[in-house]
Amino acid sequence: MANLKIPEISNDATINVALDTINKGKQALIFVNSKRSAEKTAEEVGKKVTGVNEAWSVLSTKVMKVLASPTTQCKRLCGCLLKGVAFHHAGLAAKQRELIEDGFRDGVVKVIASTPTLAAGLDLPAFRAVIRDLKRFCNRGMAPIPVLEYLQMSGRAGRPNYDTFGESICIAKSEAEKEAITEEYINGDPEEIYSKLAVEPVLRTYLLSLIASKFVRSRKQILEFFGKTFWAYQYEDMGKLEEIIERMLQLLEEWEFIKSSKDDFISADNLDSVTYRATLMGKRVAELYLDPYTANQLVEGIRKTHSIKYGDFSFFQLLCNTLEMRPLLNVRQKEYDIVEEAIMKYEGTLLGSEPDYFDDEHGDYMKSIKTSLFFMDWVEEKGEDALLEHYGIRPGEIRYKLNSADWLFYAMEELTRLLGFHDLIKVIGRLRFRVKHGIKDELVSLVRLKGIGRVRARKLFRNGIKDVRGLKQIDVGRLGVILGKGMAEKIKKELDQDVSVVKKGTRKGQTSVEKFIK
DNA sequence: GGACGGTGAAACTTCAGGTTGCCTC
DNA sequence: GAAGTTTCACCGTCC
Repeated sequence: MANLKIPEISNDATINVALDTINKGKQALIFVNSKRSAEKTAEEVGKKVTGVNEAWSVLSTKVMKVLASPTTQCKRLCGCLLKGVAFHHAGLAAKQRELIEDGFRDGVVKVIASTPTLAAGLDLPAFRAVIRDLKRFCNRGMAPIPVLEYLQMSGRAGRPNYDTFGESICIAKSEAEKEAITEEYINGDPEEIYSKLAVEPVLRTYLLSLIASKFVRSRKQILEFFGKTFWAYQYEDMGKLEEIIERMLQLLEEWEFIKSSKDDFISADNLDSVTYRATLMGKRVAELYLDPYTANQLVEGIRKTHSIKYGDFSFFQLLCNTLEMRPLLNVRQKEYDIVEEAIMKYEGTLLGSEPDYFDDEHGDYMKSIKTSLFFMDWVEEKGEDALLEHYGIRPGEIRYKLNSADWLFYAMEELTRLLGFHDLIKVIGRLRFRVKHGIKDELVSLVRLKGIGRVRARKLFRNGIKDVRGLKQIDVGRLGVILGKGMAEKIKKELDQDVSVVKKGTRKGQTSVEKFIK
């Protein structure tokens, strides 16, 4: 531990350290525990930075152009960048994150205030790593972060090629806190690493894939296999472990993902020789890397379509009920009415569970409804700025949600196929396509064409061109007025050729899609 | 005297991260 | 549990 003399420019120690680093001509990473704090801290540091720099405004302009219509978050970030400061968290669009990281590596960005996004994985060293928060919110209030995580963050200090040393600084508010931090973190031992198999979703996914790949067949082999894992080594109690595996096997069988030979003539004392094999459905679930629990929820939802009147919302709510879609969007106090209203509106049309008001799960249910409403607005072509405003969901988070939804929709399509619900495959496929592109149903046929995304499709639609036939009928000159000459010619050529074309890229910043036109 | 703006205390709200599949609608 | 935001009461100033 070193004694640092930091000039007290403001009454906030974190900001003082950041400013001191800039004045030394060096760079700092500041780690905080929430997105909001990251944004606020970056803004506060920026306010105290004097002077201008051409490179700062160039980067700021670049960042502003990433999204088609900049959100309030973009504007805030760009304001910070004009002072050579940035914030960084999972809510940023991927391209913006990349620009900031590159800007930091190039030395343009002097200070980044970040959530733990920057702590792991990314090689982004700084002269100083300032760890402001050593506590983070969890279900039971604020909890100290693991020592391992502290080490990750402080490990960012010191750039091998530029500095001979680095400084990792924790911020304490009192002498007592300073002592506690020293003991817990600076001199503390990192936690033991625990096997991920101990988590049930991982265990059941793994168990099914072992059976599906025929790596293990009998109960005995299964137990032997798990007996040799790191999980068993840590758990020590093999009896308890067997119990857990047995319960999992029962569930997998109940969900019809595996079939056992128990029905054949096997005596109770010879239970170990019971063999298991995956059903066709089980095999596909394993191939999809889907948690069997989720797969079963999807299967039940798909079956339910036979007995209820369903709509787009029903499918979104089914997805939002899965573990994969978590964390769901939080329902704020002022949003209770809106969510309750939606519950009333869609009552009886849902494919996922509909718990009672007094049920423990009602809170999660409300969240699933809010998240489904977000998806509804997305396919109603609401912009990212509007979504941030209405749902508090940032562009980066939208991407993760869409990515998960796309994957789950794909899984749902596959399960629907296996269940033989042929009419439903098209319905799900079409909705999946709309989610990918963020478009209303009416734009689907236009967006299938190469070079036409949601913006151009909407332009065409407004001009009365609603499908491929409309595009074929319109002359190239008029089409040029709407889309530009070059684009019009390209589209006309494409339509005449009537060949398979591969298209990549969708709604700005989205994952790539491929389409086939016949 | 009323409109307006600034200030600070109290009340209220919200809280990190990011892989998996595949070629079709 | 605590940071950050919003709300509201209070006060001073100006017209």
